[in-house]
Amino acid sequence: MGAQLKLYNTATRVVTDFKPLQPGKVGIYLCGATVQAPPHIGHVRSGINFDILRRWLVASGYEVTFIRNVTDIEDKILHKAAHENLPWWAVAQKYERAFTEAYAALNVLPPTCEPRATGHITQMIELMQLLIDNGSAYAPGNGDVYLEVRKLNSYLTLSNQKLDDLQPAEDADLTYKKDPRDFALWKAAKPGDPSWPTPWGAGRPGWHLECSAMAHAYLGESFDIHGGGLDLIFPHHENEIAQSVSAGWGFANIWMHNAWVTTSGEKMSKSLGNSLQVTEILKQVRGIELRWYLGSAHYRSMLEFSFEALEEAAVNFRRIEGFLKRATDLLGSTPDGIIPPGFAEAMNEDLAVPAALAVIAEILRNGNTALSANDKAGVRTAASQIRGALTILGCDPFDSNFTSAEKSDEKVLDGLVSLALEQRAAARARKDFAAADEIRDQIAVLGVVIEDTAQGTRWSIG
RNA sequence: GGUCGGAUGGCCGAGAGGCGAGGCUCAGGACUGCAAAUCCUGCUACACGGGUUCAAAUCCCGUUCCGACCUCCA
Repeated sequence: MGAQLKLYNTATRVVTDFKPLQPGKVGIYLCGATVQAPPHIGHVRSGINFDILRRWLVASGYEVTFIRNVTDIEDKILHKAAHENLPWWAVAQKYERAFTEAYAALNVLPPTCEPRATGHITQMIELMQLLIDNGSAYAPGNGDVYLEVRKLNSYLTLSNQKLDDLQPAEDADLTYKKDPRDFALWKAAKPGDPSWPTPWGAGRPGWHLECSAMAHAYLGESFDIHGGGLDLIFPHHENEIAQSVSAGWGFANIWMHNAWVTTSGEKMSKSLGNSLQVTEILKQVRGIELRWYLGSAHYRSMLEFSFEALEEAAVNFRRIEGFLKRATDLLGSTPDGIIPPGFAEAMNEDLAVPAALAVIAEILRNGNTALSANDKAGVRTAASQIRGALTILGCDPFDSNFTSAEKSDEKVLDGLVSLALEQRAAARARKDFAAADEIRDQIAVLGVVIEDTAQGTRWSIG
């Protein structure tokens, strides 16, 4: 690829050259879902942003190990279980499945491994033992285990805060904690709660421990990239760093955080209701169109959601898709994907997708011009470049993830529409335009749109 | 109170000292039996007030407004 990939590192607040720890290999840990509700478009934006990063790294020749965890034990899941009158594990599984389906609908590649917190209690206990043995953590005897933040050599380096500036938690209970800011690695079991036995008593994991334990299990003591949403910087990622560094691990080299999907300028909250759930949006646009929309803003920019912008993005995407389909008709085969140089340049600049989209727009214009001129070589080049670019963005219309469902009925439909088009062609040939337009109008009512082109009449549903 | 972002044309959305990003909408034109699609042309914007500079949307100082995080969060 030639050019050097640069990435923004939250830890240093600057864009720097990406240098993998091992040549040719990249390890990524992405904080995935806490499975306590169906995914909304903000959740999947994170998945899409990091999926684009992953695809770009792979296209750039790296061997990528991509870990995205599932947090399947946590306070909210227990609350939800009580509320829905289901076992906690049924709640976790139900929403994990909802996330999996949403990711699939949006063509987010499955991770190399998708570890669950509850499957890594052993690793968590080992980590706690290590931290207690080296004096970083303490078990006050009630079943809890805490990390002692005052003993850390450095803390809050990602969020750049001072320990003394933190507002102490209102419910800080100093019965067991040495300092109100000490955070729980492990929570003692309450009656009726799920629990796992440990040397310090039965209980369940604190929020942060699982990511340190699982990142270590799959990526080792040091790895390249750790990602997640902006809101995870503090406390989640700070505490992951605290745990992992206290264990003597190097942990993540680069920290990347995606910005919000906002509504009315504000972060989407989980109390917002169902309207922005992925399944709801997918009733209005196709998965590939929603992905195009969510992926089109720079990952560090807020994306202000509106149905108008979503629709605009969908129309914009259909224009590109239309070109690829017309190009395929002309060429007689689907074009192979190649990466356009300008696109690569943009992606190497901290995944500058908007700049990359400008490159696609220019190629599209050239491609359409070539199409009008019946310039097959020009069409092939443009179509290949656009397909290559779309593949990186996860929006290749020829991707079987998007096309497989539609294939079966197509032959029958094509035959029927062709019959109507033959009638219309005959009417046009004898200059009976009233009859020809009548046919066009009638099938338009059924949702079939006709375009007369130099290569003949095309039809599409839309 | 502490920390961190943001404000760009009718709309969406990049850029981060000097060559009009791009898309959508709109207006005009080409092509077309008409339509659609496509292409061409047009629409010179950076919250406010100072400053630095030959040159500021971009850097500095101040102001206003919006938002995020401070132990539930993508």
